[in-house]
Amino acid sequence: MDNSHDRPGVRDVTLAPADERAAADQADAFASVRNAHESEVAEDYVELIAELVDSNGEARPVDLAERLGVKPPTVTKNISRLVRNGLVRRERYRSIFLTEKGVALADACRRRHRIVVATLIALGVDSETAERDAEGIEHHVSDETLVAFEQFVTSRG
Amino acid sequence: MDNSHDRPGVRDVTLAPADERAAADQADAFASVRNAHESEVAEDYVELIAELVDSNGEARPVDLAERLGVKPPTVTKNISRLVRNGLVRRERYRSIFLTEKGVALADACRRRHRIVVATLIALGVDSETAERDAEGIEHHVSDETLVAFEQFVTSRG
DNA sequence: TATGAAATTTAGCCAAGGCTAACTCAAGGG
DNA sequence: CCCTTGAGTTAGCCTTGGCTAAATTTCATA
Repeated sequence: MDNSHDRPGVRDVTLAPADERAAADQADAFASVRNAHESEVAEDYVELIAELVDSNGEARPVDLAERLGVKPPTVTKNISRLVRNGLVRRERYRSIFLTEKGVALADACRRRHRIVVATLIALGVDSETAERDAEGIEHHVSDETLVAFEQFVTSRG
Repeated sequence: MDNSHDRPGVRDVTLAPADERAAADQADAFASVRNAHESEVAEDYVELIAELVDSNGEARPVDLAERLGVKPPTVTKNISRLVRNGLVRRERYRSIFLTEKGVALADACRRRHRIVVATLIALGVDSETAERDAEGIEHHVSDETLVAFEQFVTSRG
């Protein structure tokens, strides 16, 4: 009954160079995704801070927390990293503002966000779903893909 | 010189219900992304195990590690979680196989992956970039968006 | 102006998912 | 038949990004 020790499958598959290349490419792709994930939080925060400054004149941790769906201490902790990375300026117990570098990143993110949303809508996705999915998708859209999206949405005015 | 205690911006912004709703929706969207991230690893592993079983007859941790671009101990640790979640079957020091549930998830993932790649290509992205970006995008494509993608790629022969 | 409520931060916890070093096991060759 | 070698695992560490509870600070207002 117990044949679990018969090791099935082929062990002598000597991978051809082509397959090794493919494996390496795939590994790179996965590594990129993991890397992208590390900057996702930074992008989300910076994008949101820019929005809040535009609409409220300032970005308070409590508002960031509400918009992001996390608790204030989480915001404090993550903002500290943004400060370390030179994206954000802060004084204790005061609001948060973007540095020049932060503004540049926010602008790029918001542009990319708009293009992704527009593309999804152009493909027939309803705007609510488009907004929702874009939040996750945008961080994984390369520059090349963004160009393709942009051409697609503009070329059908 | 030190005017840092002047708190700039408007504090009396009483959020209208509409804005509160928008904030809650945005918080939900971010929460979804965080949630999606938790299942990304599971999806990547299951998808890859299915591929390896198809092509090699078995999925060895060392091959998974190579394809994923991580070290073998990482694979062991993550596979343990998949076992806990009933997606994978394993015996110590032997290859890894999918459970029925794992096969179902792998099939859904591979289908979604194909559709995302096809959509990107249809939008003018070169196939290499499409493959790369899809690896990150696929986890954030909702069912509604997937339907839209599918119609788009089929409706243009 | 004193005080209480709300905002912010600190401290300390947890799980996920990476890593290296070191150990265990399986299988083939001498 | 042992023993080397490579596959797999264990142990232990790190960072990220969540959380709660408990300070601390600010600000409005009584």
